[in-house]
Amino acid sequence: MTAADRSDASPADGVEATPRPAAPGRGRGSRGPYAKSAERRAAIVDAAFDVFSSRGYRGGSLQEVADRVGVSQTSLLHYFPSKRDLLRAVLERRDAVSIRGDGSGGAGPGSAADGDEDFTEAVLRQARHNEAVPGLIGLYTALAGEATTDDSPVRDYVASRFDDLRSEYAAGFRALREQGRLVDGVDPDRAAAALVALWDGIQLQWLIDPTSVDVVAQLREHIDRIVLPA
Amino acid sequence: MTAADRSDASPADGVEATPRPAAPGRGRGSRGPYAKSAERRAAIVDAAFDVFSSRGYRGGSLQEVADRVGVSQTSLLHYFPSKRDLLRAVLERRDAVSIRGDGSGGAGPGSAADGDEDFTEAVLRQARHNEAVPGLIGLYTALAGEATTDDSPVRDYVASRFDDLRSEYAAGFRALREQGRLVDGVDPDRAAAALVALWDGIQLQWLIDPTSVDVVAQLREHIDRIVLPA
DNA sequence: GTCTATACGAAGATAGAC
DNA sequence: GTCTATCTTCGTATAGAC
Repeated sequence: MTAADRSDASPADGVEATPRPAAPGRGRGSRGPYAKSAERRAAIVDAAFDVFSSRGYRGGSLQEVADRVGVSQTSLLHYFPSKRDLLRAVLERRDAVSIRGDGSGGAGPGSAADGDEDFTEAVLRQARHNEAVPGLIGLYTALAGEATTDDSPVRDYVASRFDDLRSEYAAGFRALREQGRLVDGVDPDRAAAALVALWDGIQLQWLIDPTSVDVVAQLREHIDRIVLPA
Repeated sequence: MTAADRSDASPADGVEATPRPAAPGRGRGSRGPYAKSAERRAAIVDAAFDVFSSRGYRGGSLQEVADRVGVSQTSLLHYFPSKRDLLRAVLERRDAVSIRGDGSGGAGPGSAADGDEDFTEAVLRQARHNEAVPGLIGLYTALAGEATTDDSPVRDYVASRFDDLRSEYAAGFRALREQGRLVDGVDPDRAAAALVALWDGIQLQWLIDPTSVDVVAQLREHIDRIVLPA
């Protein structure tokens, strides 16, 4: 019975678990058990996001997630067979929106260069937006810290996220260089790594003590030193 | 039974567990029983440093520390009544040498400005030295990551360490400004926070993947953009 | 000072009743 | 699908013998 449940429970532990149009018995409401199941899955992922954000992956417990949702810990494991699966779902859910932030909108700075928004402005807009979602920043920061420890289950994720970010920003800087807007001697790849580093570092200080630093101002100052005005 | 399994762990890790009565007042340095106790304390702190560096504070266990020293976990608690006490000892031991690194030598960059070493060179020398002691960087990075989580026992420590670092570097930048060597428009306090952030961030990327970034080159490039040559 | 033995709790995960 | 009960492992910490 469990096996039968599993087979149709979650297609892939992806984001939307609502590929089921099926509405058993009931009419047009499409409020079947499947929809309810999807809702619960989403609620669990949301709660897990909060818990991992504030406690880290290691420090966050399934029990706390379960308590927030209002189910038992074992019920939670019915939807996500293991803690790692749950983290994966949280990460996929967030990354589906944007790489760096939760992205209030569309393209990141990398693709912005050939769009209609300035690279600098795209970065600053994202940074400004991030201040409104400290939970997300907390999640990434906590995971990054844990990733440095031996045998960390999040190491690979953090490593590839760094790769992605560096690539994205490097592309942005390269585009700027083609427009002749990159200060002489600035290497796009190194500039990208530096931007990621400064951003992470200043957000770390900000998380510890929000009054100690100004994330947006720091980023603007840094970028203004290597990017020429349009 | 489980405890018995633990006890057969080889004390091969540097320190002999053989409880021999030390010759009191004998030997080259008056090594008495007190000295032995002090030695063991030191060995424990060293082992704890390794464990916390590679596993983080939360992830590191007293058992693992005890195994490395070659004593039982309870014996370890005889020297340090709690895990926090042990961490405190590790931190004090390291901070006694230097704030940022393990300081191969004397003054940090802050006091270097009025010394005979260039601020920039002092920073780069420290960064260069840090590459040789990844454990230390790992410790600070892991603790910083944990500090962002709720109720973290290391939060206060990390917060004050950030304060200290920012103050130290701000002093260095102010001294440079008095020498007319600070680029116009650069605020010493903000520059200090940025330096700490970039440094931490780039070291984080380096810890995750040492081939991905060049810590020293990044720092040099950054500082060269805000500090004029002597 | 060092050990064995153990208390005490929390963690993730499993089995099986309903 | 959800629960209770349980397993197993691991964590810090304590008691008391030697």
